[in-house]
Amino acid sequence: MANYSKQREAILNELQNRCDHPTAAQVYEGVRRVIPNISLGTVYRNLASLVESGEILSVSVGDGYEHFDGDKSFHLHLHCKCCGAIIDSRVDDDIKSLAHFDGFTPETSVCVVYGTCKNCNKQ
Amino acid sequence: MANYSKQREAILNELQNRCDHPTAAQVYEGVRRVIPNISLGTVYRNLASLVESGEILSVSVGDGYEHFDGDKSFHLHLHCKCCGAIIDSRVDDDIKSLAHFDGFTPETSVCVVYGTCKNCNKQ
DNA sequence: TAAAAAGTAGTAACGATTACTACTTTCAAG
DNA sequence: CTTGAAAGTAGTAATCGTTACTACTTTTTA
Repeated sequence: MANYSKQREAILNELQNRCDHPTAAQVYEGVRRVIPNISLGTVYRNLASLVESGEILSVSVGDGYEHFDGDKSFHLHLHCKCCGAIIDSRVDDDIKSLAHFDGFTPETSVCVVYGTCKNCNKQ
Repeated sequence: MANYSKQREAILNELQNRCDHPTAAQVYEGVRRVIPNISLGTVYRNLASLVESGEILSVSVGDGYEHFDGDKSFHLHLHCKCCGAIIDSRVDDDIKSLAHFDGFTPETSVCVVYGTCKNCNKQ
């Protein structure tokens, strides 16, 4: 099986067993409890590879860190400008009204859809 | 008037007069045609301040750069994994079907709503 | 008009991420 | 089982977008 290593397995496992949105450094800390001498570079490389293969998602909220999400289902991320929390929110129909979920007060929102554009699809 | 400077004015103007999603370096290049000796640090500082005050939006697509958007209305950003383009798309009702806009093939999507969470609202 | 407050230019420093190298693990064929 | 090429890793050095800092200039207030 291509891409296999116990490090990659542990990284994917770590990400799927937690329901927050850790940074690479936080994934590193978590995986170190299973593989104490794992390298931070290995974590970065495998996270990028897992994003590339679509097994996990990367989330940027503009706090200077890349965050990672093991939950690939479509949902919003409510980002608190005050404490920096990233809160999951399900989407049913009206995206804007649902952003009020659980006392959250929305101010602005940015939605990014990843895929391939018209021109690139032609090639 | 607090926060005023001709540099800040020119940066906001540059961002509102273009309909793409430039990085700080690209804004810097554009503003340099008006204020040739403006400093890159000034561009970064004012962009951060304009985001803070809600006059512009920052957009992260995970390409290693922060992008900025003068259009604050709610819309999607279609990010092509192939050429890196960031394409605007209006939202009418069903967010997922609209992502197919103009030949774009969606794969994954991340939506970030910026605001204040329940706990922070109490304080 | 004068002094405090706020902003800037230019440059140095920071730090999250990436690249690199010698070494180890995986895996398919004999 | 070997075995050897392909792929992955640990550890460290380097990269580069962004931020911090300092002396100077502009703006604002009295």
